[in-house]
Amino acid sequence: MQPETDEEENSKQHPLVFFDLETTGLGQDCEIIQLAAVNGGHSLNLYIIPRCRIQRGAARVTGFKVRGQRLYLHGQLVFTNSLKEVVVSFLTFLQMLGRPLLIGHNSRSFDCPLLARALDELDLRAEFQASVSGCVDTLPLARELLRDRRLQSFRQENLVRELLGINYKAHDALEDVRTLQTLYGFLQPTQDVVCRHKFTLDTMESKPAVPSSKS
DNA sequence: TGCCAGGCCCTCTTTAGGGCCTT
Repeated sequence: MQPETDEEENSKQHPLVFFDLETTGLGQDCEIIQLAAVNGGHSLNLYIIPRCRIQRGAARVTGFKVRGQRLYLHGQLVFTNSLKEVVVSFLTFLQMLGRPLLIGHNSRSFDCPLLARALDELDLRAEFQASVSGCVDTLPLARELLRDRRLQSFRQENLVRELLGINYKAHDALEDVRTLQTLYGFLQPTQDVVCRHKFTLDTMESKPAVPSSKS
């Protein structure tokens, strides 16, 4: 069987998986606390106890706290898995859908490098690459599609409010991916636009986690 | 108490600087 050309690959309508991470902060040493993904009515929502301290700003916006090796979300104890269990579950979710396109907001700069680091730590990057057809970042996509609307902000929360008229619980990964799916449906990018914004983790540098002296 | 990062994009630009966006 001949491998597909880029043109053949790009013309395909792949299933869409929307994903989001909540983390301990914004720096390169931050760790994943929550991973959520959605495809239509199917969803995945898993939590991890981070090894490093949750930065104050991250705790404030996400509502996560670690107390006595337990993770709390807005004061409620949540069930957690190991990083490996979460990443393997995510891979299984992607594989079940048959090489979907992975979509996230500002994912090129934030979520995907973090995901790449987790995959490298578990030696699963190659398996991930074979499980998706590519990644798309809805931040530059929205900027291109909504160029004429003169929006003040392209933050996901703002786009959802301005375009869908919905105020939602931002900074909960599952809520974020559900609203991103709806937002993407509203934007209705053409296949051409999607291809222009498509990228892979191939060239994405995986920055090693720096042991935190703060924890 | 306040700050802590980094990639992308735009412009008052391109050899830079600053704002946006993610937690």
